[in-house]
Amino acid sequence: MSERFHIGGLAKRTGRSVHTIRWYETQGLIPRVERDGGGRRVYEPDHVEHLIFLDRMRRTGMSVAEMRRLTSLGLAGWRTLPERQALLLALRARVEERIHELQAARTLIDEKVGYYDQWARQKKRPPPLPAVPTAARARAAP
Amino acid sequence: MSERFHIGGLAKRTGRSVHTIRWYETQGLIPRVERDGGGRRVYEPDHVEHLIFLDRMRRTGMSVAEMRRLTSLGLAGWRTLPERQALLLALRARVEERIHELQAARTLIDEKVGYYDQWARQKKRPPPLPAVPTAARARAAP
DNA sequence: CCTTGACCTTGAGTGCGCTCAAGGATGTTC
DNA sequence: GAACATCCTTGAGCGCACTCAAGGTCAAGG
Repeated sequence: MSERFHIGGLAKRTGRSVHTIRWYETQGLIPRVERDGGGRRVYEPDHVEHLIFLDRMRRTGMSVAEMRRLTSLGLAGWRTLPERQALLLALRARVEERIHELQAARTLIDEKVGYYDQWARQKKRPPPLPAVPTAARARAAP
Repeated sequence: MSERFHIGGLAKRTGRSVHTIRWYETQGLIPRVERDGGGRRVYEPDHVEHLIFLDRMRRTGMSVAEMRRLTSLGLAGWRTLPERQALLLALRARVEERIHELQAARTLIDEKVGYYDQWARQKKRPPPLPAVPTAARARAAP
């Protein structure tokens, strides 16, 4: 059970389109793709892992350029482990920041919805909200 | 102190470029922009509020189309308050989902970094990580 | 006056990440 | 042996959200 498959199989296994997979390859995001007798691309389970991982990173804010870097570092073996870690940790910092930003936005949305509630009940526009969410103000000037 | 200003002033106050502000206007994101004798746009503090709010929503995943909808609903008065709330609550749900996704990604990054650590210490590649972060697996199959 | 700087309009260009079209080859199934 | 799915390459096109270039108008300061 060597478990090798063509591009359609990879597409099915990873949820990406065959177009996207070929495009990823031109972008240097998929290493070591072999061909069969007829010139078709042949993949194995490692490729599935790699693509799923890249996809999760991409949806998390990693650019194609960074995915390319990560992929090529992967090809270069264990000596590049520190750089791969650094790349991931930089992404982690961005993720952390983004989570905070989204949490602040959620607070702002809640305040705006509450403001609209008040407006609807009073049938008159209440005094404007401050532009910055309550929590941020509390943190900034306690 | 009527506090009115031209487009440069609005740009300074909101951190957007004058290009972007004019483009936003063509997209229907800035209502009721008056002109002075010379044809210049004249803004007031309400516009600053509006733009800052839109900007926070945009960075949170709201599209230009949704911002346009919100803006035009705002022009139509209190009768549209329920629809404005619905729009914001839909965005809130997306934000919530995105936060969870980012938190899962953070876990995955941590696992990958830990995996690289192990690899570096052993100088030999450990058995592969599962593609799904630990926390998600724990939730899915307890 | 005349220069300087902020403003105007129209329309084109950019960067990212795909997505698809055209035209053709291969391989499996009946 | 013919139909059909799947694959191939090259190159163009798209959607989003800007961003800028060209060529001008207008108003305040020196």
